[in-house]
Amino acid sequence: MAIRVQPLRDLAKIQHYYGFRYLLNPGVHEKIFDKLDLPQTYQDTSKLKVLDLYPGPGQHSAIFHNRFKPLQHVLMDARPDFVKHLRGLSSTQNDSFQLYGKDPYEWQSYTDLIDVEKKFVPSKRSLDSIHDEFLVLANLTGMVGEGLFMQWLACVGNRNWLHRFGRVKMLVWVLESTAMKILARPGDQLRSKCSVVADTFTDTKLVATMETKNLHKFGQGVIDSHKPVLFPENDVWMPSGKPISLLEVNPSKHNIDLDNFDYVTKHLLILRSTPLCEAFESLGHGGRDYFTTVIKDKKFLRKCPKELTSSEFLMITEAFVNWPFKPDIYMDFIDVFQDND
Amino acid sequence: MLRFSRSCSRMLVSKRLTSQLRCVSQTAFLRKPSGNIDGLSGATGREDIGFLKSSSVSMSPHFGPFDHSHAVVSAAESRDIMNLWSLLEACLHSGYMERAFSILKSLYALKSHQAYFIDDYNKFLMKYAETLHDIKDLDKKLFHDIQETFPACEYNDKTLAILIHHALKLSSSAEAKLEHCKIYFKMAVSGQRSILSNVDVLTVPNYKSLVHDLKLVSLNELPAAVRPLIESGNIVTGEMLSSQQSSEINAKALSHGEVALDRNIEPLDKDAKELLAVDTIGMKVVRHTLLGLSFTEDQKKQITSFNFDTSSNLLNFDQEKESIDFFEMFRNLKSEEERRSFESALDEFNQDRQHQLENRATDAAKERWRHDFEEAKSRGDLSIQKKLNIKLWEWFNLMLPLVKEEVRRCAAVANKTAQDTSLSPQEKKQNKARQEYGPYLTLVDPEKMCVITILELLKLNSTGGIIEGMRTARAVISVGKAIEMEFRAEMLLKNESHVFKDVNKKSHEFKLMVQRARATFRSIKIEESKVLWPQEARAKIGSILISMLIHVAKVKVEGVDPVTNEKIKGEAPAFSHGYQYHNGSKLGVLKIHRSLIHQLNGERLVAAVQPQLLPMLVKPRAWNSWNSGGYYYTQSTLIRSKDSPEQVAYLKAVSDAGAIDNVYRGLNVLGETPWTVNRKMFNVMSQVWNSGKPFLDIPGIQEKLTLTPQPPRDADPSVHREWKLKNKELANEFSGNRSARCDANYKLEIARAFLGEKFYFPHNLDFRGRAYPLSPHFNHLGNDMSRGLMTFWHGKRLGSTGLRWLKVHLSNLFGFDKAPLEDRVRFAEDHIDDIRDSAEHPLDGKCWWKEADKPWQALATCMELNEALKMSNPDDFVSHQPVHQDGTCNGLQHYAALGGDIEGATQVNLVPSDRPQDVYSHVAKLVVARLEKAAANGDETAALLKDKIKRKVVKQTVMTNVYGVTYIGATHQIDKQLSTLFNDHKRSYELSKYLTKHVFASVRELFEGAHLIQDWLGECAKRISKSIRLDVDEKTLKNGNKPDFMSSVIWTTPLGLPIVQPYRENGKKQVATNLQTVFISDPFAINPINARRQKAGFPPNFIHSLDASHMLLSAAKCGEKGLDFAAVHDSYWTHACDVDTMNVVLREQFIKLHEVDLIERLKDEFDERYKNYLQILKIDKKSEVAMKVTDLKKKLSQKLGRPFTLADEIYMEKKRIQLLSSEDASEQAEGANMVTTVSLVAGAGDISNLEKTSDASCLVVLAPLTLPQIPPKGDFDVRELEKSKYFFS
DNA sequence: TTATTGTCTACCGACAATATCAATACTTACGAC
DNA sequence: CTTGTAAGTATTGATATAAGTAATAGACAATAC
Repeated sequence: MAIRVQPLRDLAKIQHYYGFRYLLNPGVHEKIFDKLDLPQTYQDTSKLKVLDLYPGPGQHSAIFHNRFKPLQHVLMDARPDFVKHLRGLSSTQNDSFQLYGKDPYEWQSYTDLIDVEKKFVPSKRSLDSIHDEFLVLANLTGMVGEGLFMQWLACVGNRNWLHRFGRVKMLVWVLESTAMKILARPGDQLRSKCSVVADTFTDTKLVATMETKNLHKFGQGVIDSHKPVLFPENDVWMPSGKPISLLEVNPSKHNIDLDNFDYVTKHLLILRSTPLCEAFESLGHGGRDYFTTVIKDKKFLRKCPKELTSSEFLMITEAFVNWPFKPDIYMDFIDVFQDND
Repeated sequence: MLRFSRSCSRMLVSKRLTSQLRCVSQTAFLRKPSGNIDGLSGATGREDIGFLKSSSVSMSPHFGPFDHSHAVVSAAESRDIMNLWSLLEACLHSGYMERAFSILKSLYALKSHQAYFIDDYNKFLMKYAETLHDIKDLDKKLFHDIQETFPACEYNDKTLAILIHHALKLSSSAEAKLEHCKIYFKMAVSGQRSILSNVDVLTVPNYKSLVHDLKLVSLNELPAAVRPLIESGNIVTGEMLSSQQSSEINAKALSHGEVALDRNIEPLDKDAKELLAVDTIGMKVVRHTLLGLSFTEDQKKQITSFNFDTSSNLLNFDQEKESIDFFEMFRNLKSEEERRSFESALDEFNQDRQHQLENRATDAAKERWRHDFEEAKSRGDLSIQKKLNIKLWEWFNLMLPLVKEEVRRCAAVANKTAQDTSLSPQEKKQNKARQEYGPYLTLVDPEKMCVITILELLKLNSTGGIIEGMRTARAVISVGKAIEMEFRAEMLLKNESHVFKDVNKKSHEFKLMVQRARATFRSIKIEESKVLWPQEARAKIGSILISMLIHVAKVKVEGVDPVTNEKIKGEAPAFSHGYQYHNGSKLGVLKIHRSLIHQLNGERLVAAVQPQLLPMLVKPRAWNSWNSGGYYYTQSTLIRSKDSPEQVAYLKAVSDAGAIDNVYRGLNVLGETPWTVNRKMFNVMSQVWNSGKPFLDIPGIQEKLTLTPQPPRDADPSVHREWKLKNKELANEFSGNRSARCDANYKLEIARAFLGEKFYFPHNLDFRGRAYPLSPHFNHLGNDMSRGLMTFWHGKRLGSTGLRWLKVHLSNLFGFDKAPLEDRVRFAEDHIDDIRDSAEHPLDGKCWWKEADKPWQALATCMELNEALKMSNPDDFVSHQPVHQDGTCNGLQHYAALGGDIEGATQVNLVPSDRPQDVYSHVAKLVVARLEKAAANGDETAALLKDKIKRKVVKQTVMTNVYGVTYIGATHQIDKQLSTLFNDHKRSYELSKYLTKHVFASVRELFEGAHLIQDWLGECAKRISKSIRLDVDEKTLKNGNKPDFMSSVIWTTPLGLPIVQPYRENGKKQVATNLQTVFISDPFAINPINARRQKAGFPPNFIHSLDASHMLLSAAKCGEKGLDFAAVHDSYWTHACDVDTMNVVLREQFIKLHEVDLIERLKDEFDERYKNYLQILKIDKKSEVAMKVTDLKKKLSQKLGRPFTLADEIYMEKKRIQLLSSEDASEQAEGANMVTTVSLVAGAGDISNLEKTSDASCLVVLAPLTLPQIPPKGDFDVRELEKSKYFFS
């Protein structure tokens, strides 16, 4: 039984959007799904389990549900106005479309759902291919969305959280600015640790993005090669706010120690425009000497961190791990000022 | 204070004459400056402890921190001046005369600076003259400069002094000297005496020559301090004494011989008990300075005259075994007479040691390293400590050539000897940078700079929240500052030796006179140095030096090859520059290599306690101006200004007007209280310390930080998070412990260095007038341990009241301080056995003292009491123990006095009572009452809480209530207490929220009047900080309708200290240095104010300014009465026998303070100070005034052809006020006729009834600033206090 | 010009974000008249 | 000699950085509309 797809003007009646923005044009959603070609990954969508995080007004969810008729589709949202709205949407409908009213921000919500209450139990899949029975949808266009997304990426790297079940595809709405950061290529202005991490642990594509005059700020050839669906600002609610984009995140197969990689990229990218041979010194006592001995390629040493590819960072990380005098990467924090009574 | 510019005709006259007489001296006929208008005349007659005079100064029309009549002008210009000054100073000292001259030109171009320009020129001239060989060249130069280059500049008497000095130096014949000097004296601006008063220019031989050889001046024209040096041929023989003073001294010296001791004083062995795990580089340095001074023959004679066996321990560097316990000696002297003469001898001896202490510490450190290094070379026994010193010595030697080379290059750039053409672009850039920092880098001896850099970095280990390192920003600035400090001390010394260079100081008596003269000289010199290096320059040279150290400093390291699992040895830089993130912001970090940390023995190095800032061996220099007082070679300012030029400007103004003498008086009393280390306490503490175990508040030694094992990678993110939090907690605890241990270490080390010494704490004020000792780490403001470690140098016989007070004191220290005095006395008497046991077996007895609230001080008091009680008549015991009298919630006491709350005043003991009141318990009682009432009405929460309310729960909140704690903040505090009772976090927080409401209500109920005052103060602060001043630069108004608010809350304390709240927006900017850019505030930027902080800070700051005044008044009075006095804000200390006297003084002074209606006076002051300021109001659009204003705006808008903005309104009003205050009658009339939006509103009278809040129907108008009505005062009369014995107890 | 969104939350002593790049302001060089 | 333009350089301003938000509630400032 199909879920009711409400038009924008109805959904606009929801009081609070909590600073999130949602694409609310069914046509565009359909276009996006056309482009995504999900059946290629999920040959049998009747076995598909979908976890839908921050579904908000639920238009996206409804369209998805109607189109793919998954085995189970859990909407996780705890924001009162949306919960009220979604409850109306899910209760009258078939029982594969369920609302789970806990806060998707809390890790605990997931353990409750999956391990404690066992209301949604995905299967475990090997790392050889993208998980074919589990899909995550999410909207992270809110205030802390970017931070949460970065943590999710770290989870991809650590293979914990939802990613303990395998290489789980995620379709995530984020702010355009976040998308730009994530998709920045080596040498780009915006090249930063998160894009390196995204490169390393995932294959991420820009599926759709709002039409703005900033499109050119996406990294080299992102628009050309990803050919995102473009939609106008009118299709988005709330009417004001920052532009948004949809990312398709495909975790890749890897076996990398995140902590060391994290340390190396973090520190090198502080000096993003400093030639490596100098930037290495900031990795620890005697870093320059060590790395310039280990890495012979003079030309490489003249490159600067923002120009490096993911695999080059991996190479440096490996060297770092083998450094006898490497610093303690777990001491790399600031001891916040403690107030005494 | 303006000097009239020269007239044209005089110019011609002088030119004509010049041509005739050029042969003698060109400068002779430079125009004579016309007299200058002297400072503001004093205030009116009636008795004034400072307020009247001071406030009239700081509000006089001639004064304004943004005003052109004072040195501080517009922000930009004053910054320019300061930068140029410091650069000028630097260039002069580095000998870059050409550059210096061009800086002079820039200074000359600054209009606001003109009146002061001659001072700068004089500095230049003085240096320039040194390069010359003929006095005529100097003449020529001066003539040319003043006639041509700086025509608006006029010479002064100092200029003449410089000429005279050089005339005497350069002229070959006596005739030539005479001729020149004669002319120069004739040119005097304010007389011969004025010329001669420049003791920093003229040397002693100069004076001598002027008096004796040339007979140009008579003896009594000389400055008093110099006179004795010149008299009767002292210079020649140094032995003949003629003055009254010297014969007195002579008598004293003789009397020394007669002093006999009935008991041998054992020389003590300061190093016998090496403190365990204490790294002593730094303090060894200090000790060497203290001990390692060899006595002069005279001193030796003197000391031996006391029958002490000192001939064998002329202490020096290698022989650091023994020293003298001056305190023990002093204590055992029998007669008053003996003690007096002993003290005077000691004081004199200490003059020299103080000098050494402030000046020689860096050298001493270096020598220590070298010494250990050489010792190791010859012997090879290497303690860890010595190994470190050897390492440091190596670094020093590696670093030195680099520094030297850099200095050379800087010099080359400055002298333009480095050719630009052949350089790479990079080198060019470097040279450009050198041009900026070069002048500063070349001032201090490279060796010293190396030592300072090394010491600073080691000292900063583990600061700023970095576990094995420090923040780069802090490091570079610290090094820069240390260099600057060194430079200042050196400069002072150099100047001093220049002036006194040919003085023969053979005899002891003569030396005394020289000392006296020197002191005068130094005061002048320090007052004169108003220059500080710009923060930027500090950071730059700091970074240069640090990067050089990073480059050379290496340590041996061991590691395991992760591939082969083999142990590998290697070498790595000891310091490494990197970054860390904190909340997404980068932070520059200098990390110290772990292997070096281990060598530091897990403790922060006690290396470089700013040797300049230790307790003083002699009485601090008395405060007599805003920047003169305290240490002898180190400049400190009267108030610790928070980078606020405004504060300084106000302070300067009242200081120059001599309006804050009462502040100085009080402060000087604090500084003149001599202290010594309590040896017995020191012994107990060092024993505890050496065990390395935790004891009371000293944490145990913790070798290194061990983090918990990492959870598996695929564990839930929440597990990872827990792990990270746990680690942070561990790290926090670790560094907390380490810094606590380190702090204790500092204290013990300093105490050890000062064992047996007599020392003083020079004091300073924070911006509200509260006093703090200048020396960090070890002072009486410190924790229980610090306080337990020190005691008064002077002893006083207890007498019966003294004994009683000592007992009360002990009881207080145990926290038993809420009972009547008799009960407290009984408390002590009931524990006589415990006291004896604690005193005699502090560590191996019952340890009763450890149960005290303040255990260390309790122990000290036990010991004191025990000694007293051992005597047949305890009243005869001579006690050194300070006894404290604390105000019961001092802030509330002042509030109660201001608000006239009878109930409140009773609760804080302003009203006589037979037992002391305890506010906290009382509030707790009130809260319980409320809860019970609520519970009776069926409130479950109340029922749950009602029997959980103890004094402790509400104490912090009641206390912080005075500081304006918010509802949420108080909830946190209460939650901290409640969460120990309830396990459930959420629940306890809910309860806390609930409880907080009741606590707030109770406090408000109890101190109704006080709260009204608090609110009133807050409201005033808010209005002031959101007012618009008309006298600022127009450019701040340029952004249309949102002018920046620029006025901070300023008031004058009863003592006359002007207080400027420094809260402004953060004006920090990035500054590039060698290592990284650092984020520092520009001290001259005048930023928009932070209204929130102004408002929140004013009530507590005002109260603090009152309690500070009370303290200083009491100090001065106690000083007058001959008491030894110390204070910790609201805790006043004196000898046990003097407590009663002190208490009377405290009450007297409190009454004196509050007899005036301070709030009313404050309002008057505000009304005067902020008159003509404007405020933004919202009034009813439909009111008559509003309509008029709208009309006017419309009209003006049409006229302008654009919207009439707020800025326009302000500008217009400014015009009007200018016209009104004009001296020209027609202009005045024009102003009176002018109609502005403000005049319309002002004309409408009271418009408070028209004010609307956020209604749509309101109009924003500018109105004259008005302050709310003062709340009604309660009926409490402060004079009742006179008989309240528990006021302070 | 009004709604909403974001910030901050107790005083003082006290102690601190930085790299990079685009855009603007400012200077210099050089050429032409 | 003046002044124009271009090019180059110094200064200023904006932006990203990391990556749990523990928890409250009300005032006030800033920003967007």
